[in-house]
Amino acid sequence: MRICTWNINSVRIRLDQVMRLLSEHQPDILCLQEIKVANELFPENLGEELGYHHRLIHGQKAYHGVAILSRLPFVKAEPRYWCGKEDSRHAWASVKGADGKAVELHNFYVPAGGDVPDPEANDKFAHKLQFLAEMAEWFQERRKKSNRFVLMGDLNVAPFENDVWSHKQLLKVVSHTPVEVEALNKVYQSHDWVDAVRHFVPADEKLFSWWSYRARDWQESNRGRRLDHFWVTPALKDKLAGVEVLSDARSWQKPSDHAPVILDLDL
DNA sequence: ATGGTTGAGAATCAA
Repeated sequence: MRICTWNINSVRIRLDQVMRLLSEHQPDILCLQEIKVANELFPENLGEELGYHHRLIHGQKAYHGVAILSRLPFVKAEPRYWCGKEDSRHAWASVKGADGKAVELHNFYVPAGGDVPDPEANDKFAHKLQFLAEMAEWFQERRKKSNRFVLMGDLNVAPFENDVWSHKQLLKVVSHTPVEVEALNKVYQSHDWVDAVRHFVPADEKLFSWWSYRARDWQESNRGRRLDHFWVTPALKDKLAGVEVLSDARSWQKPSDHAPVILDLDL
């Protein structure tokens, strides 16, 4: 089973990129974040001719929005809201593996959190911390239902030193502050998650999935961060078959600022 | 410390 997560930063202006990704990499399931479109305006036939007949669109006008496109039928699928807001930041679907057992795929777009890393001074940062706290709580309950989960998406936190271009220079920059990393760790502990990407890429190796639009040359400056993640529950750990950050996509025409990430499972 | 760019959708807001 091949799964891909990608913060597309508007699906409508990047239809070609989505098609290119689907045809070149053939994921069974594509989870998108920041589609920035209301459900009724989501491109109707996106991926249909390539076999992606199953979809869950959880859109929103102008902001946020997540979607799941799949070649595999859904056993169940559900959009969810968090923190009492009507932000579309989470959708999940379960699909059957080759072993006939279901896997629950959770697609998240965690709030970015604004510029000031202080929940007292910045409501967006407070919301981010609350969102992560709710995620941890929710998965504590959810784990009672199944032990085969994949959690993926733009979690907007780069937890490890080598998940950012400069640990020292980013300690006070939203996405890499200790308080966010701590909040993310609480989620990580909520279902004994395994970081599927770091399972394959050693902790001392720098790895990024996002590069700002503001650099003159993103590759040359390479001031990236690893904001996009794949986690799996322990029952899937021995099914992990490989990961890849498709950083080439950051150089495509009119790129998203995030690269797609691919996970292969022996399922 | 600052400014740099992109997208939605119509003036900013968010990232």
